[in-house]
Amino acid sequence: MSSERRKPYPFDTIEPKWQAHWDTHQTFHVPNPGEPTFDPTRPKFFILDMFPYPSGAGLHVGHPEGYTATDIVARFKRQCGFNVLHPMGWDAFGLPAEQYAIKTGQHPAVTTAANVAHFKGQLQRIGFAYDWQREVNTTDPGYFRWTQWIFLQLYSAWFNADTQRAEPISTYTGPDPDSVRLAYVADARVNWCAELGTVLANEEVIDGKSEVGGFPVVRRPMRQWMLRITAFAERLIHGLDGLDWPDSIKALQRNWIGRSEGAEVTFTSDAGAPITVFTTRPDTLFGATYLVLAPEQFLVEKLTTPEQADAVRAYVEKASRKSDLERTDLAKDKTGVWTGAFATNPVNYERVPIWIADYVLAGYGTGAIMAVPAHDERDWAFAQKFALPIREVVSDTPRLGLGGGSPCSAEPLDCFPGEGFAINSGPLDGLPTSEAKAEITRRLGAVGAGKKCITYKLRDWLFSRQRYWGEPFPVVWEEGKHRAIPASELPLMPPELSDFEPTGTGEPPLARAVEWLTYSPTARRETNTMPQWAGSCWYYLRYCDPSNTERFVGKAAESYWMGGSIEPEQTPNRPACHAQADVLGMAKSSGGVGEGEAGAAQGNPNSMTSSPELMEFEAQSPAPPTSFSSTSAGALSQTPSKPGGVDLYVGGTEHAVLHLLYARFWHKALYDLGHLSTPEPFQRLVNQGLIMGEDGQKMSKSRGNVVNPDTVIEAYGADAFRCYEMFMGPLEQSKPWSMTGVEGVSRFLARVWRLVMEEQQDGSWSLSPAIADVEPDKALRKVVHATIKKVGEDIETLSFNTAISQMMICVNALIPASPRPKSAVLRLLQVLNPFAPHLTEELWEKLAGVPTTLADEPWPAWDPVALIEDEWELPVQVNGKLRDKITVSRTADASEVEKTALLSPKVQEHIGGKPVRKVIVVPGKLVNVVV
RNA sequence: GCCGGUGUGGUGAAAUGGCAGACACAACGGACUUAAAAUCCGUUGGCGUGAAAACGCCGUACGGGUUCGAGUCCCGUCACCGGCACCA
Repeated sequence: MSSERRKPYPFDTIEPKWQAHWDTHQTFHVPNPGEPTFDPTRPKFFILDMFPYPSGAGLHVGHPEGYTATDIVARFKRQCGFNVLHPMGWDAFGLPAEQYAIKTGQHPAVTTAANVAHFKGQLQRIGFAYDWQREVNTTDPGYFRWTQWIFLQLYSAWFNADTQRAEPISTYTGPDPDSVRLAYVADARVNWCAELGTVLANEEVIDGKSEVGGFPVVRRPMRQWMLRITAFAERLIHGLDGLDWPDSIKALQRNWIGRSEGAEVTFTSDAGAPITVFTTRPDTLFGATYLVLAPEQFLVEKLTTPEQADAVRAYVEKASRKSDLERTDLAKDKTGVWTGAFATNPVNYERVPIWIADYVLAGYGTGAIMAVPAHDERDWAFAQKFALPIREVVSDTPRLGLGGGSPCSAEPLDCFPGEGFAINSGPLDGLPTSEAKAEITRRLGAVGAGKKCITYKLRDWLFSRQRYWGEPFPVVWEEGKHRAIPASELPLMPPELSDFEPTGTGEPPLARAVEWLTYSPTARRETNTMPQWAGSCWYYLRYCDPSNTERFVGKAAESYWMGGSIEPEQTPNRPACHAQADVLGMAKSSGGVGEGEAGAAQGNPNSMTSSPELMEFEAQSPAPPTSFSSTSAGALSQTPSKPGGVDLYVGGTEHAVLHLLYARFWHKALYDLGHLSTPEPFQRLVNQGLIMGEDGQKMSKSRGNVVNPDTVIEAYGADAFRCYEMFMGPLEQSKPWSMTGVEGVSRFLARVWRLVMEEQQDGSWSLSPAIADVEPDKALRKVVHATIKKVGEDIETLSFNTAISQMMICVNALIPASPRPKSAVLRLLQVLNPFAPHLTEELWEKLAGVPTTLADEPWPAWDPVALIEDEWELPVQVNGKLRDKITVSRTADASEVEKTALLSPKVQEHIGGKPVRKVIVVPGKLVNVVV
């Protein structure tokens, strides 16, 4: 007995046939401006997928969900007359290939090539309309040559705080260019993962473990390459406003960047050293009863008194041994130690003790805080534990006349972190919190003891990895100084190695390649490699011009595919208070990588301040364009008519603060340096939801609930696979897989097939005799045109599930028709084509009898007249409850409709003789009688 | 704790403030068949009345509100999912 299912229609022969056809005819190739077949009259549409990492496991059903959605849009837009750029490529540097290489000794390039071939085969089986001539691979020297080139752009640029723009390093007039480069070397307490043998970016560490593999991550001081993403913090937040992205992703990015407004306040220690703290509540300054420094804060050693030195040293030592996990997770119990020192509050000249505690983070703000236990939960807990004084300075109700600055003797019973009115605060008394903040900041400014300040949680991007399978840095070291190699030497190939294993010491494996290492008798190559994100930071640009050997992307190609109508990026033009420092303010110029020890923190990391006037201006409104370059009326409008960038980008949420933030950063830097025409890369972003296993659990090998697209395609065909992925539910929602659901969609496609084809005795198929060249009747015509309308609208809004529902309705209406009007069936095939391209091409060929490619046919128009009914069936409510339905002429006016409704016996029954107070008639919708 | 999202039949879901449950899945009944598969037709939110046609009541997490009318808008509560979390 054969276990093979009978195929509901011969998808197994027609799918390869049409895939070969599209390939031979290069149906989905789109030429660039300047090429002979380029049609400049068509508008462009750039539709992008997040390109996959070609793992050995192959595609899972989650990948093609987004890919199918974009494929439908791409095919649709093409049929609507757009030049559609819809490419695919491979994000192929990365750990798994390298770990596999370590296990097997096989070179990562070999396994990567095999995996790419496997992935590509799987994608092609699904029938995606990619322009394969534009395929990119991040490990291709012709590609990573330009990744290295972009690194050199960042290396050779700095961020000018006055212009708020990246500029060539040549415009920098300060003493030490190495201290301001966008790519710089710093000693920092970095995330070191021993298991992976490499350091990781903050974004790659989750709950103290590596995102990849879940291995423990510890802080360790190392000398590393950093990218100065913090310089762009303000613009990265500001730029989100104009983007058509899900609010959740915008919120995630805003949250990650973590902008907060407050003030810097400078206390003076008894020894004379100024101690600057950052606070978001300067209005509580009168309630500051002690200061706290982070254990790593640079002033700790200087401030500590000899009597307390042992205790402080022990505490700092202990804190440094704690992992991040221990410092945060177990941290509800506060610890700390007194330095023995005091500082003076600049507003009331009160002497307050200076403490050290690891609840204060060295990397944020100034690494020092003023503690206001009455109004901060953490300070409250610390003060309780160490019996420090607590003074109430904010009340939830105005208590005027209590003031005078005299400290309240009774300690409050509770911590009140909310806003209210200042009390016990001298000149601030009675002011609401927001006004008190402004007033105290103004007063501090006047005496030079403080100023308004903005800080960010975002840290600079740790950009080097101690791995083999990544882009080598185009940098050499000579006499302890780094310098770029000339762009003409790119691509810089990685050395051939037989041992890819991490050294375990933090020294990268590239250091084993002695010959490669030697650049000149006196210069050695940088041995770190770039992180996997490097290649994906700009791949969308390379798609525009993938084989260009002169430039990372040609100017004409870039401005066509990425261009909009160009407007200056609207960012507040305001200077930073002081130059951004690296993670711990320790970025000193070069030394050998890996040789350095963590120096003492200096300066004031991640802290930017602007003058009060500019801040007020910014708070009111975004800066208007400084000049109008255009004479058109559009220049008066604040929003660009066409923002440009990628028109639609679909992918998962997992890259919210990784790829999507990194790519925006590179894009802005390249934009500033004049290489790009738009300030933002991705105009519209959509996240597809997760596909769960049939058991409703997340798909995973260990649960055994993983669905492989190949087996689905084997049994039901690619078209059924595509349609099911879209029919499951809204694109953005998580939803469980269901094999019976696939079967249902497969039945639908088989019905479409049998609309046109009839099975013979011998099992072969021939054109159904029911098909005839007749006009559809009014009802059928209405369904067909409603379907054309709805499917087109639904594709625009990515509501693919309801588009398919509508086509099912259409098919259900066509099935019983005899004869079946050919024109109606052809329209159906056209609208179904983006969803089920193989089936519809085949039937189109059979039915049209001419050798055309359906994918090339224009999208059909719908006729509004066909949708108009002569009569309407209207529901009639009495007091909002449905009681009857009446049929009225489309042309009947409201009073006629009302009269008809009131004539209904059922309606009369429910009115029950009561006087009718009001009748609401919504034309074409309903009637509501109010009694 | 903070931010974002979600809550509708047995299941996936649909519904510009206007007939809740379209379209499917599953289930049940029927036709075709020697039989099965496939296909086609029908029933299917809950409770109640009725032989039946039909009719009534309830129903979109829960409690309020706005409205002629609320799944949809507003206020509050609960549950679940995702992110951040000693960020001063």
